[in-house]
Amino acid sequence: MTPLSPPGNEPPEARVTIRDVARLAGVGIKTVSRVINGEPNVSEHTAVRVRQAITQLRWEPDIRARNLRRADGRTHTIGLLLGSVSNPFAAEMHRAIEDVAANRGYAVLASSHDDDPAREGTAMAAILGRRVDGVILMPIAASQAYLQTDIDRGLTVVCVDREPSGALIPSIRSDARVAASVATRHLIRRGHHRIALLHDDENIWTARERRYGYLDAMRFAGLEIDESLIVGGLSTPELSGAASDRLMRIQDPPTALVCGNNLITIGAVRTLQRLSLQHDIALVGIDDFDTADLIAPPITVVAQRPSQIGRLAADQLFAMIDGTLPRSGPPISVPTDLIERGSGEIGPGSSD
Amino acid sequence: MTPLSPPGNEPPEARVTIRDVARLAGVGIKTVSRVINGEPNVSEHTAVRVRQAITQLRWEPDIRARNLRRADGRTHTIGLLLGSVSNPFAAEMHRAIEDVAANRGYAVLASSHDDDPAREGTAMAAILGRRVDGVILMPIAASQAYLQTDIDRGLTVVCVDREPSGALIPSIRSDARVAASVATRHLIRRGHHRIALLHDDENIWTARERRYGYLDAMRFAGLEIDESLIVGGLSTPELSGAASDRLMRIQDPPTALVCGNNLITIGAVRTLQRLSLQHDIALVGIDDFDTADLIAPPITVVAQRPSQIGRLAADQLFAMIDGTLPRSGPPISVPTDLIERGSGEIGPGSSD
DNA sequence: ATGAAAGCGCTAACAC
DNA sequence: GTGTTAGCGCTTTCAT
Repeated sequence: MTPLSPPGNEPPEARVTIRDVARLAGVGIKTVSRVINGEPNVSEHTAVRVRQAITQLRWEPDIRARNLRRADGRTHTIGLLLGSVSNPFAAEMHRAIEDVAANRGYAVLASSHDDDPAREGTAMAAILGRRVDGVILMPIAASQAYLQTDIDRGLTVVCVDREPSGALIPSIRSDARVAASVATRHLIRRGHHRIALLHDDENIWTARERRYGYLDAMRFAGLEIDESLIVGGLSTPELSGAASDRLMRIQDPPTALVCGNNLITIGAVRTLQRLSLQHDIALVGIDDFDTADLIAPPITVVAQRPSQIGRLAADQLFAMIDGTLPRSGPPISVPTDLIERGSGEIGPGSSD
Repeated sequence: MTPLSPPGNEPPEARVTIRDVARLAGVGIKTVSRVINGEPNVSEHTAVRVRQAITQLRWEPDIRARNLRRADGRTHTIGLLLGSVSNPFAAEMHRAIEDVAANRGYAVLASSHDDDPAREGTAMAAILGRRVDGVILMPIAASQAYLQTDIDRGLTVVCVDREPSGALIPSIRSDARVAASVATRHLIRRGHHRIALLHDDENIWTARERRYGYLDAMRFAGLEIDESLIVGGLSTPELSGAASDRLMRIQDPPTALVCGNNLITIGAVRTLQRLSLQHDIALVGIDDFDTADLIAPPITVVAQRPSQIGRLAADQLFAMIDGTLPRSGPPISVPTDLIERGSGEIGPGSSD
């Protein structure tokens, strides 16, 4: 490899500590501590000298050391564990959470588990080892009981997008079952009978709920449920596209699709366009996306409110950390909104 | 507010420390330390007892305290400061960075500055106070000289997407000037003369570079440069859409658009569709997006490679932290790829 | 109004 | 092999 010490690579100067500041200002370290924490009992004269020393030495407090001894032990950092920080839905929540956190002087340790139950555990351990004051989790593991010990010891946890199980953790999410039911009913009302459901892996709470919602609507309408029209495990647009392709080639293909999330919608639309069926097969996506109105036909969706979910989750987390809200509680549902754009208003007869 | 102590809100048990483990295992604390760090000189017998005590007490090491005394002082955490964690381009980089970091046992403290120069400073202070081993920054402030002191004291910094100024910090980014030039040349080659450039705020490095690239291509082709066709400051799809609308209503409107980024492209396409001009006005976007192929007409783009940028930046950061690479160095360009999909291949005569 | 000493949970240095 | 002591940079306690 390239050797060390090119321009700008001088030996790092020793760390500046509160002790250096105290020495330069000619005071004791406790006085420095008082100044930086705004505690009383420091004469304005000494305070000024201390502040000068701080700027002169360019000293910045070490938050780790500070919290090690502090009474409340707060780290002013929260953990955030999502499916993936690059998923648009998750990223939107992330941003809302960050805004609330930043307003309170909190930083966010963000990571992804890729909907792999095992990685929820390892990623969580990495977060907890850094002693965060709270965690916002999009759960994927079959149970979150493993968190109970830490919760008993004072850890605060809130779940988002999905309900936890095995531990009394509050959650903020859409009512996924209702959302899927609304999407399905919308198609039924347009006269569709053969409606396919494309959804994600069944170990994801939302995928299970959406399946129930779909079944609710079909049963309520007295429609026959054809299990071959229900396809799960579609974790990428590619899988979703392939599944759509297969569905379109069966004996009696569906006339409408309900797509369980963003990525599934994109994969399905791509396939419909390739087969030139996009104006014949109705489609309702769950979860909105930026360009849904620009596609031909524009995509009808049941929109979720990711930033509202994120904001509420962060509010709840901090209220729990503050002790103004209990550390357990019932799930909170955030409304979803049906947005009719065209793809969901195609009738069943279009291709006949 | 709701009072405290509902179900599941028992008084937090005292923190478990290495001392509790030592006491239960009947050994000294140093022996526990040896076991958890895999150091030699511990009999297998005692090691087993210690491990039992650890699981029995559900003890987990406090990474803060650990790093406070450790020789290298590493926190095994890096900071990431982006325009916004919810921007698709940034989120993609974020994910790639997280992957590299997680592989090395590092966690990522992520935050957003919303392209506000002042917030780069405050967000950076929040990160540095938590004593990260390195920072990956998408710069927006006019100068990054403020980081020099921390760099001299051992902080490692890498910039992404944009070049820094005022400090010798390596950067990984696309060649924004070339990308814009490629986009513009592509349109010129199709016969366009009046080509508009829609871009972002000029205090963003990429926006400036893209302007240069556009001018390069126009000049090289000997085309007249009409300043009224160059619109900056378009930080949202709404602003971009409004600017596009205005451009389409001027005396001698452009026949083609170059869009400086994702959001600008979306806003412009939305306006073109509203004016029913999407098949008459050519458009090339810089930066690809998931649904670019699903829009009518499909959007031609000069695609960037955000995850490659992220991966390279993280690799570089860790090499610098390891000391195998100098802490300063020249910028690294990541290639861009022209993807012809339709919108960029429309000729200038379509609407005449 | 100020500072010395103890301690947060852990690792480093040096005993035994 | 094992334990004791000191110390990381800060806050707390308590004396002055």
